[in-house]
Amino acid sequence: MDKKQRVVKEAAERRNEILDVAEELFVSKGYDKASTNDILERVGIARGTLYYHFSSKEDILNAIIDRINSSLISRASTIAADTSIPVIDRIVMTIAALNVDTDIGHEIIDQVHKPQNALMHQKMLHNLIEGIVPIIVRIVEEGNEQGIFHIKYPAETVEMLILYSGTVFDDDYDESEERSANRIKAFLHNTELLLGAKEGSVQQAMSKLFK
Amino acid sequence: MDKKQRVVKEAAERRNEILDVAEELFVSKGYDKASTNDILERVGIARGTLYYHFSSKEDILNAIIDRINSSLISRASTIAADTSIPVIDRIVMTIAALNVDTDIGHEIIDQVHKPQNALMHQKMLHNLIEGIVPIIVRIVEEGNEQGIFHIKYPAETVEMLILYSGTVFDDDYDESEERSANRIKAFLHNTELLLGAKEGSVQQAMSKLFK
DNA sequence: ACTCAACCGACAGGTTGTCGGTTGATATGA
DNA sequence: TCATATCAACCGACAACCTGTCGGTTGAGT
Repeated sequence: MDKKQRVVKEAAERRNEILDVAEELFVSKGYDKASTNDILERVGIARGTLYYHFSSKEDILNAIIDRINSSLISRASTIAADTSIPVIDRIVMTIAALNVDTDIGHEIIDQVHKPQNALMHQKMLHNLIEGIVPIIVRIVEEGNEQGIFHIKYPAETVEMLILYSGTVFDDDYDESEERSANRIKAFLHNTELLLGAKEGSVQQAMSKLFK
Repeated sequence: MDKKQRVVKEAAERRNEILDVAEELFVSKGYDKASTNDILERVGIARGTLYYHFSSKEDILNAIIDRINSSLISRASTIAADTSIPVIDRIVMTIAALNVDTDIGHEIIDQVHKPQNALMHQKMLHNLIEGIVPIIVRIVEEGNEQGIFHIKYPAETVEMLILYSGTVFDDDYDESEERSANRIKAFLHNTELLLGAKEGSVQQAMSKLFK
């Protein structure tokens, strides 16, 4: 009765089905613990079909990451391109677009930061940084020209800020509310220092957005 | 002929033998690819023996990381405690003790930064940061009192610096000589900004040490 | 001659990736 | 309009690993 009945679909559609399920599983159980068997059972396909569409389990992981990142980056680009927004606000908004809960983003990012998902985490971060740094650098340079910022090494500094923001907001290890709030205050303060921005200017943009 | 002949050793000695071999293998092949079979063959023991001394493969990984980190941290502590060294020099030296090639350190750290070793990498970094940040913070606060630094959030800032230094010196992904040199210059410059130190003071200490 | 820490290896139950074979949607031609 | 050929998509058995368990063995010290 529960015999397999063959259902044929277009490759692109099947691929996405697989990615949807795999994403769900990788996130909830962790990349290592989620087996390819779990995936193909949930999708309702046979082993051979999975490996017809993907060459390996890691290949699936990479495809998922690409999917998430290109979505995040396109969102960020849109904001970054809107020159009607003041520079500082635009930077805050662009970065916020990466971290604040999006359609899928939030849950994933929470889970991804578990130690069990180290590989996934690292790949995402690396991949994301590569895409996002140039976008922010362009805004920062705009700020330099406007005399709002005074920054000597834009690319490296932005890299540092993004990297830190991406790693530090992993609340995988529990910490007190107070400590966490302190971290954010410190981060904003240090951002101002590094960008050579007026004291309080970043904080202001931040509180303006999340009031 | 190649029958197993039983050799009995003290537990501590066996444990270290296993850790030595496992470290070698994890580093050269990556944690995932190195199998427990590889380890026990190389050590010359049976499966049961391995699991007599360690409860799981990950348990072995954790033991290795503890071993490396406590060695690194004790080295760093020694330097940090020597108040005869000027504050800035002492900070540079302390951090250098973590990154510069040590007995084992260098090779390992090179390899650990490969994507295949994401879990190991993350565990080391996390563990290391936890140990090293308080040590450096104490020196930084000393600098604050001496009026050399002017820093508002010592703990958070040091965390940021260490985290960045630990990540940025992963030369896993290839980059030009020039880009890499630039990164270091930028890092030193930003360190001065964050610490509120006199411009050039950190660069000076750095070049004094590695001339 | 007893005890028990250290050791052994077979085994259960999992994993990923491969491969020869099958099926059905679509194109072709009579 | 109906037969048939083609090939992308699919299937599931299987090989070759993997980790962790467990009942039994051994030998060094008392």
